Amino acid sequence: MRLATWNVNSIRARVDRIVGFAVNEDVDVLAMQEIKCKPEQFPLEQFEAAGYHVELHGLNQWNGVAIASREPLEDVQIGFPGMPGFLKGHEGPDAPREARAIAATVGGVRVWSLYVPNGRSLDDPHYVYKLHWLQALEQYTRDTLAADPDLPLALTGDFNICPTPEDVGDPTLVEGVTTHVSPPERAAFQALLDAGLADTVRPLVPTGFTYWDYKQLRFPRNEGLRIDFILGSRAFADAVTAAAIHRDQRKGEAPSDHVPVVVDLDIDAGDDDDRPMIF
DNA sequence: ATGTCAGCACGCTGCTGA
Repeated sequence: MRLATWNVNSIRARVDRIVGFAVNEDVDVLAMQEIKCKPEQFPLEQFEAAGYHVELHGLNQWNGVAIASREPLEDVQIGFPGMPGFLKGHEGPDAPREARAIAATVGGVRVWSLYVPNGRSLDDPHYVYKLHWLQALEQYTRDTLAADPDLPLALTGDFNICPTPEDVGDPTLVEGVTTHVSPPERAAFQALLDAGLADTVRPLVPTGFTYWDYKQLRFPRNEGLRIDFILGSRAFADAVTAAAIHRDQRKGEAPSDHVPVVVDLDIDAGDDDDRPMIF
């Protein structure tokens, strides 16, 4: 099974590029973030014509997450237990929850498409919201793996955190001054790993960014960030055989500011082309 | 140069969010 995650920054603005990538790269499951549309606005037909089922969660022009899959998507879940909401500076479990998390099971793998809140600035209510959101995600992960330690669980998406200094190529991001690199954010990311997840891409692709700001010639200067991840439980991580960051998807006409991150899994997703039959 | 995008309100421009 080939699994990819991609913050597409509007599905409607670049659906041809996205479906084309999925087909050309033989992607079985594509988790998307920032689809920026409601369900009735999602270009379903183009995915279906290419052989994909789609499950999505979109409330308005902001955020929005989706999962496309060649095999049917089972046990679809919108948001995770404890996920905080946010509205006009009011944050908490009683505030409306934004469209930032969707999960489905494909080929026995529990896949989450996650769009972690940006945080905006260290003194903004969105920053506290981001940390609470990550804390709830950690708790969900701990509870889920405590109930089923052998579950192949993948948390994929845009985490809006640079876990290490090597993940920061944009000089405007400075520890103590901006989000994405602050010790509490990095601690929140580490807490996800401590909850039983591993970065499944870094061991196979040790360097490289997944995002470059549209402004300031960030891409030509290669002043990017690594903020998009595929985190996997032990059962998931053990099945990963290859990984890639598709830097070329930042090039050309109307790119997203993020590029796809891909892993190959030695788990049967219904394909019959790479698994010997033993009788 | 706060230097680019996307979507929305409506709208031919200005706002919000990233």
